Amino acid sequence: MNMLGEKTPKTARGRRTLRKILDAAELEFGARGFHEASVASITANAGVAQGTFYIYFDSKERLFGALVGDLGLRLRAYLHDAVDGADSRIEVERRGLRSFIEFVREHGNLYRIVMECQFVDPEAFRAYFMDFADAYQDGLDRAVADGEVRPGETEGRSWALMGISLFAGLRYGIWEPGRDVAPVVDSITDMIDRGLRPEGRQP
Amino acid sequence: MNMLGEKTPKTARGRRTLRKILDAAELEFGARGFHEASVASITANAGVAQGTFYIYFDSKERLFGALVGDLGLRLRAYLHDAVDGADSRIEVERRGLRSFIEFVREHGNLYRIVMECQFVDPEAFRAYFMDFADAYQDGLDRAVADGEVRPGETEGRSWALMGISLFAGLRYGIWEPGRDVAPVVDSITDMIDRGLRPEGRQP
DNA sequence: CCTGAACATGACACCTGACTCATGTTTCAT
DNA sequence: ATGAAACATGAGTCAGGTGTCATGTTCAGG
Repeated sequence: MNMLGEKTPKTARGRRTLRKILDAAELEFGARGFHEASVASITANAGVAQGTFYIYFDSKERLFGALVGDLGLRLRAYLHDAVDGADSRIEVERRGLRSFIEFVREHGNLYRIVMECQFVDPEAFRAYFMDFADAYQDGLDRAVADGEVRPGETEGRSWALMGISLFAGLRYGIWEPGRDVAPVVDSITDMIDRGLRPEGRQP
Repeated sequence: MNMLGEKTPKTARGRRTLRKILDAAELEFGARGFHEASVASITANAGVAQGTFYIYFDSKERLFGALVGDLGLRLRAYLHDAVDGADSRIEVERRGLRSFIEFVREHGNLYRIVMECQFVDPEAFRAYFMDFADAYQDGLDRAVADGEVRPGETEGRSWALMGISLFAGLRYGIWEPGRDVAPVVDSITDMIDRGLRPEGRQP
């Protein structure tokens, strides 16, 4: 068992099989939610036998936790790319918010899986966000050091900013995926900009 | 069936029984989550027979949806009281945020039930937040009209502000309920204040 | 090529828990 | 008082699902 909660395969065949299970699980969990999804259906879609599942995971719950870890890495990579090259902190916020909504639109099932994890494997969920928040806070602290953000408590700010993205993702990514988000992103980014920028500084 | 999804009782006895079921369900769902909770356990704790449950609800899912409706009303009442008498919009935001964290600390199971509803009865969840957001936006629009908030798009702002409270509730209400939230509330409120206040206005 | 370890199979044992129903009791308007 | 509607019972039905296991097959190093 590795840190993702699955048994690490030792052969190429094993790695292929594990991947097939993870991919099928992502679809199944995303579409039907944790308790509607069944191991039988996941293995059927993956094209393997039921028993094979238990070579790689101890239980359905463990698979779910492993998926959350996997998806977390993918989301972070996506956001990292999206934000790369931004020339100011506020540009980081703007791109981060927009990209997150885009990510949710393209991968709604990943969003749902991560959120549902709160009720399936609360510890994995907590670890995921605590980790994410640390990274966020580091970024904010650096921006403070660079004089781009007004000094002050940054932990609470980080959680507030994550909450904004998460909820905007729900509203405009899941519930109204067709809507043009540019005005909303501008409006929210403007609010964040004014909320964070140093005293007496104009855009 | 009324709008809450339960059959409205026609006698005093019926109303008492329904209340007992709702109360027991709140405890059970809050403590164990939707799929760990069982109708058998809820009815046992309520002191009624299993079959009685189905006089009032079509299914376990429907009960869950009904609870969310019920709890929504209680949260709104709580926040309304907490915010009553605030003499400025920013004071409304400050008290709202602080009270929400307090509410989550005192009624963690209600918070969990509402959030889990997203995966049990998505339509009830959506209705709940769309409704809440409308009220929030009305409040913001009024503040704009009163010159307390900078004019601009208010729908996205509302969702951003709700997201902040929700996430702060998770972080400081559920995960670290012992923490003194005053500094965090001040920090976040300050950010919101600067984010919303009219051009060139000082606190 | 050979052999042990890794991987795969799928029928099935076993259990949980939602929901039903035939029967009985309470309420309350008339 | 009385009867019809409302409410209550709880043992039993049944579907659906997780996890097991005895038996095969494939892989990789020697």
